[in-house]
Amino acid sequence: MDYIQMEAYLKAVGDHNRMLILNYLSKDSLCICEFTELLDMTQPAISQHMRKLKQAGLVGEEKRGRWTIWSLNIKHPLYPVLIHLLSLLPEPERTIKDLIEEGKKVVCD
Amino acid sequence: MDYIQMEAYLKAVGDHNRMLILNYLSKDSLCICEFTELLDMTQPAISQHMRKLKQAGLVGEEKRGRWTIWSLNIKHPLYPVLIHLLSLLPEPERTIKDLIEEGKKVVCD
DNA sequence: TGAATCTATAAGTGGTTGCTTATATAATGA
DNA sequence: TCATTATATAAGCAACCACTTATAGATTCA
Repeated sequence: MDYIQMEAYLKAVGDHNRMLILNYLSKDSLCICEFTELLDMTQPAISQHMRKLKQAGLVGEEKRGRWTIWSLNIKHPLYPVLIHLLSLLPEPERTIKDLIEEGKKVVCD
Repeated sequence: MDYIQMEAYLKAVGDHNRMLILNYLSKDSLCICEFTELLDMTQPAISQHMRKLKQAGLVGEEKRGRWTIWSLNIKHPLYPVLIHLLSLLPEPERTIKDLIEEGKKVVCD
């Protein structure tokens, strides 16, 4: 890994909203519409964050019906570092559990 | 550590020139004029990078005569993470050893 | 088929970043 | 004292960033 690649990685992780997204993804795979419920952000903003995370190889996507399910790339060479960094951060206010209790968790197929 | 603090940290580290600086500092404390020899960068650019690293708590300074000696803050909570990240990066082309051999290493007092 | 839903992308915008040149401050030493 | 050296800071600038609104593409289902 060279300096430019490391820079790209750290810039992808180094945004508080993307860290929140990664924190959620470390617990479950999620689609954009679920993030709109979790993250007080517009749908395009979330899509753009996902694109940036994907370009850095941190996440992957899988089309499932009309949803795009996003998940952490556990094969990324810095995946262990990411998990460690996320472990230092507090739990997000709004949890995936909240989502389930409100019946807003997407169940595709 | 909250999300904003982590973001500030990752933004401070997430620049290829600052990573180079940190890599050098992980081996030795250095002053600005030594970095101008090591880093194909102007003196103000280096000073500005040091300021940014200092604001994030990654480095500390010590005045010694007309020099300001900069060193890694080994007490930073993410110091072990930093060392690990740096260990993944290649050796800089120009080494501190080169500096010594060229008689450009500063010896203050 | 056509409305509703989910997502991606485009264009525009204000703020930030990393650099430059110019200059100020401070310490050293002839 | 005065030139030299080391450093910090200021102002200016092009590039980039994270967001917004608007819109288009794709899928589902009545």
